[in-house]
Amino acid sequence: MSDVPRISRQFSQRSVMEAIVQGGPISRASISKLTGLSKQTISEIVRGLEQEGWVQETGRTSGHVGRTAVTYELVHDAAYIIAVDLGGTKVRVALTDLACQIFAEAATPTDPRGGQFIIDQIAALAFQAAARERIPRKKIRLAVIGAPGAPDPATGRILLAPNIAGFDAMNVLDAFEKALGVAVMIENDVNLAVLGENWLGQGQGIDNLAYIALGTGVGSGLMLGGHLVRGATHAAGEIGFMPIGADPFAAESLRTGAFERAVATHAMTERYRSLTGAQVTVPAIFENAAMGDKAALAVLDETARYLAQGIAAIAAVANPEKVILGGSIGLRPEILSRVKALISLCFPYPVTIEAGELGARAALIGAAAIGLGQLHNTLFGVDAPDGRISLPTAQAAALKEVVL
Amino acid sequence: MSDVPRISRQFSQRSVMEAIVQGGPISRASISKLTGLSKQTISEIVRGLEQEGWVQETGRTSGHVGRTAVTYELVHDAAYIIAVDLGGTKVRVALTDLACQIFAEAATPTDPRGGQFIIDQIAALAFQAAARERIPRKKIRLAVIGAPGAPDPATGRILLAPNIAGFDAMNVLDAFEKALGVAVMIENDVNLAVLGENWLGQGQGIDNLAYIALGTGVGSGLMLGGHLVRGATHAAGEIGFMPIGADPFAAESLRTGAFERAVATHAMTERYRSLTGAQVTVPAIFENAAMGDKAALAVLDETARYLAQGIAAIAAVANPEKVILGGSIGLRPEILSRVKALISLCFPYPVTIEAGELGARAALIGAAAIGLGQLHNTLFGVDAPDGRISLPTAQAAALKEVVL
DNA sequence: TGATTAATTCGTTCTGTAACCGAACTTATT
DNA sequence: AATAAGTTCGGTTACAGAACGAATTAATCA
Repeated sequence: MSDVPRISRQFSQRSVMEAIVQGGPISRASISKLTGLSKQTISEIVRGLEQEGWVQETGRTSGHVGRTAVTYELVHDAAYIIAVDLGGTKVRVALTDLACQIFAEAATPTDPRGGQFIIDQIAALAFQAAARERIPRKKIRLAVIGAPGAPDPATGRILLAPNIAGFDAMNVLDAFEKALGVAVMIENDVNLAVLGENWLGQGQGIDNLAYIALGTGVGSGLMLGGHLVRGATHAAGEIGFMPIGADPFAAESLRTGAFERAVATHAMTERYRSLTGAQVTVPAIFENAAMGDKAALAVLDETARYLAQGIAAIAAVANPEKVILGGSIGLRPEILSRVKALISLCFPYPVTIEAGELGARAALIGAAAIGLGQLHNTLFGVDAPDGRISLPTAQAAALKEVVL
Repeated sequence: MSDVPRISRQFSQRSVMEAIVQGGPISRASISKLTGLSKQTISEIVRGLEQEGWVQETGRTSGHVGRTAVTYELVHDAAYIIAVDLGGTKVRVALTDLACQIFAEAATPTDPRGGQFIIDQIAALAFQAAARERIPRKKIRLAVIGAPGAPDPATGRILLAPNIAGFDAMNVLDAFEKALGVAVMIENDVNLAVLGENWLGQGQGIDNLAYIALGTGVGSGLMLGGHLVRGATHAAGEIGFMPIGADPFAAESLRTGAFERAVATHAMTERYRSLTGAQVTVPAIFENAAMGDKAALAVLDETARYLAQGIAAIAAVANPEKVILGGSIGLRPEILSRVKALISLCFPYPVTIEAGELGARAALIGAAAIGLGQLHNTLFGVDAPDGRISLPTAQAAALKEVVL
């Protein structure tokens, strides 16, 4: 309400930047046509952006009638962000430049000592990567951390994250900002996965999207109407507690949710044990199933049956256009095919179900996406919390190759 | 992207209007303090608004040091909107002025012939009411229709609305616009109910809110992060199809959802019949329960048990701060108390559950809310689809009395 | 007690500036 | 000759900010 000085330029500057980011090398005349702003204004804004070092001349057009045009492009290395996917067993760290190119991805086991050790580990990884790529620290503007649990931006704590030792008691946000020396955003890892798939994966152009990560536990990230859904206490997507599959009124369901006890790793191994007496890992169950083991096949069928019900519940509540499966179990084609067949038997409206395209890196890419969006917002645009930039997909293709 | 001419004034004008709407009679100096805009600018904007007939002088301040100030107020009758709640059995029509005062509420049985007859009926009701209140047609700017089903803004059709005859085949939006002669918005009735409770009822100031309407059928409206959730095909909240309570893989569940078959009217009467052999109505079951009838009490217990599970599912997916119960069954205190007791047994995080405060009029009030927001947006502000105005609550209190 | 002065707030006028637009014009190219 | 790119110039709009007059109450003083 208060303090609204001269916002107009910010708006225009932002759309000019968006045109340049997406249009690759582009002339000022083209920007003018794209944005609807006058040529004169575009020249002014581009001059400003060039002086501040965000864009640069890259060449001239040729081969058409009329005067040649000078083309402008992003200065790719004008700023960098750190993207982190912090899991219970693995940490992934990547650096992204302004043009959405990912450098220097690194993945190592999470420091088992937890707490501050993890934070130092991540900072070390990030700075090593920066040094290797000769990226000066000053150019790193932001870090986005994906982690399990419900990060509370008010207190900087992460709630409901039993997987990571020592995080429940500390102000994780502050600790990261101190260790990294830049602004830090913390977000639930599955939420980032939806963003990642929405940007570069299965969910491109889809505004109503659900991502279900199924592995040791279950979690879901929801994008509705183009916005990430976080819920009142940032616990949206904790679908492990859906009353599906096991008795929700059993005392145990208050600790480990009914749905989680029906579909996650432990459920599958237990189910196999009760059928055969043998205690084997989940990958082994998939292997056995591939060799025709009836018990293993039954386990897959039953797991898929509950998963389909879970998807039906999500679809009934939120009506996503597509549901993307991820996580070590959710990514298996054996599960996907079964769930696809079952969903139409228990839910009347069409829901597309696909496996994630980005695999285990979905959250990391999502972190990059949200970070780039945030960076563009703070640097060039209105500081609206939900102002979305459309990141370029062209360079993104290159990115995929770089990273894989 | 294109066509962004002179948007600044719109922004300022909008916040000035917001200050006047909420601040009641207010001086230009106060508006300046509230908005942060200079006194000079406020004078200019207010002068413009006055010339266009949206605000007017109402008096002067007195009793304090310093010069007296001229106060300005909304011209209440500068514009009106029609709010309609179209149900399977009843139609409610109301007229609202710019100051959010509701006039001339009328409720009559829905024309059983369906289709165009209903539309004509609503138009007649609206125009009668306008005539009675001497409201000139020209001042009616917008109509908001709440109806069961999933209105598709692209085609103007309403899908999934079996309750209302003849609506599946026609372009309802066009028909309404023709009959009423104003712009029309169609929205799901339960979605409007959340908005209503969010504006004036149980959900005031709560950005993450779920509304469950339980009666002949079940439906849910979801507000997450301050935005209404509609889903990909505007079918979000069709929670009747959650795989809870009955076998979701039964063929019947594809027609009438498992959850609906577990909690709605028919489920309760069937349950009572299977226990006693007697076929009675739902109100009778509540009466019998009040008199100690064990079968009736068992029916209530079981219904509440399933309802609690449904709420747990919604809470697990969307994490609302509060869940509001509505509909003929959901509003009963016998159900509320049972569900409140049961929810903490099957869901680990706190969820507040309350009965709706606006009763059967929630959707109508929601229609007024969304219409007023839209009107303020188109008249005074940026035409952003999600630009929310904060409607005044002060006058709203008066409204409640007017309507009841 | 009344008159005078001080303090305070309201609202306007005037000047200045940033951010645009549009037309006219120059320059470069096919 | 036609066309497209880019600049220059003039003009408008939406603001800010300072200065100032107007209106009112509070305090002071004769």
